[in-house]
Amino acid sequence: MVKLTPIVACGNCPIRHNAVCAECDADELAVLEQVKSYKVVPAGARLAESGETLDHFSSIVSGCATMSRTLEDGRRQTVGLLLPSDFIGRPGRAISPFDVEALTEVKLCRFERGAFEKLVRDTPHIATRLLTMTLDELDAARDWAVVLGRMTAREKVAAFLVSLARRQTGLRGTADPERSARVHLPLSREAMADHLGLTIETTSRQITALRKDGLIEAPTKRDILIPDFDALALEAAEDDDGGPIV
Amino acid sequence: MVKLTPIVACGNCPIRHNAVCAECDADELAVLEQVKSYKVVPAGARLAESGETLDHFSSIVSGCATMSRTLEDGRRQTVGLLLPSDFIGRPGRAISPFDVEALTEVKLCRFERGAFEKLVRDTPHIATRLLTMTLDELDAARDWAVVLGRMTAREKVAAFLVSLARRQTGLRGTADPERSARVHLPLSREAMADHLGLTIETTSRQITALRKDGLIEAPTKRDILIPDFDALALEAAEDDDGGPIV
DNA sequence: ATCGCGCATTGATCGAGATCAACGGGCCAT
DNA sequence: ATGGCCCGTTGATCTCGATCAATGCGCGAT
Repeated sequence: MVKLTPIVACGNCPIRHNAVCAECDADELAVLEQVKSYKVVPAGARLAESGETLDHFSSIVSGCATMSRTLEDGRRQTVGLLLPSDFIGRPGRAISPFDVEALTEVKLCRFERGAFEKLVRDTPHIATRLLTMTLDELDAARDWAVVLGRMTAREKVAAFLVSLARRQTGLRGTADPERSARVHLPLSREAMADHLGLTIETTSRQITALRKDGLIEAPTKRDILIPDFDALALEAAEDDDGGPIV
Repeated sequence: MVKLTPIVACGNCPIRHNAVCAECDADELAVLEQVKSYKVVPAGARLAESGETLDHFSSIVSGCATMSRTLEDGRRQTVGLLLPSDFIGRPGRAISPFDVEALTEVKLCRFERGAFEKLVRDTPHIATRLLTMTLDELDAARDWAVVLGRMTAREKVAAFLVSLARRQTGLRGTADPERSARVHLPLSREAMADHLGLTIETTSRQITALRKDGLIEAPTKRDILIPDFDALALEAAEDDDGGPIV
């Protein structure tokens, strides 16, 4: 089931400067190269299951995955959208508290559990980078709590599109002169709804409403055009200009 | 305004084994003791303001505070409840993304920003402890996202009481033979509502409902008795037994 | 004692989003 | 081509929690 994938040199890796290895120097990368392995998983595959042991840590090299929890009665909430350079797994704990599943085909750069924990201990540049990334994710999770707890359906959808646009394009608020953006949705309507704490129907209706109001265009169901980024951000009840400082 | 407080030796500190200093040895504590200072702030005080610079990091020694964001139109969402041993501030960033305010009188053990960042760099035991704590908070934030996004008002209130009981008593699921618990609420109904993504009225009604159903007793508005802990946990739509693995 | 104030509770009504249901279009298999 | 299936959209109705409003109650100030 594991696709054969040539090992890419860390120096040529697309996530070299954003992943957990971002702060490593040449010597440290050499060590990583000895222990890393690649794995490609198809869309829909389960990368981790809540309550099950995770024997590898991974960075997402390409593709998109979600981290979610499903309650016994079927209600599901996505707690994180994983994009390239995001890290899967928690040093110090073997059991995943969430389900992780691939939305698209995902390429992973993996490290065996024990080996990576040793790396964290011995390589300050990895430990500090991991701390920074974890702090960023914590801020993002808290920002999202505001969306889940206090925003209307329309604001939730707008906030999601804005945050996805920022992550995909690196667009950072008012600094950018080009105020339009194109977003590709790697999620189905159902996955969006699970992330937003809404139903599929409400999500769909809000997309339609934003489209009718001219705030977005939808050339394809999976592609969104944002003609005026600031206007959409305003719709997402953003207090400050420029969004989260991540 | 700063109350005069005698410096307690780290060895006698009530949060010695849970705070950011938990993994430090005697030598490291000696360094901490040279740079730490205490501050006591009254209930209602603002410890940090969203967008403002934080010049100190702090551990909460006693008391209770909230971390929250308020939208322009007044909607507020609490993103974290801070109890003794919790850490305030983020190494590597001066500006607080959230408001932090004291719910009760709070005693803080503080470190000047630059000094602490140097400590994190030079003291592996602090860096690793900080990473562990941040990972724990991240898990907790994600667990809370499930509550905010998918739970009913009744489940939200039950989940909150259960999680507060766990944090206050160290009660850990089925392992404990004593299945009843007493919780003191350091929050007003308004603060609870802001944490749960509800209104004051709905929060109050759900407490009344749980009381009428015999799941809780309320000797005082600020004290909750849980006669059967498991029964309340069940009400909180807990899938597994024992709650979050934190 | 009495007033006033802040907090909590309770009641009545409203509305945003969930639920139930029908339909349409793209895509694959035959 | 045709049928079946998955996904998304749209419509009709219901319901849970928000909103509007009144009352209760503990407590400190005078």
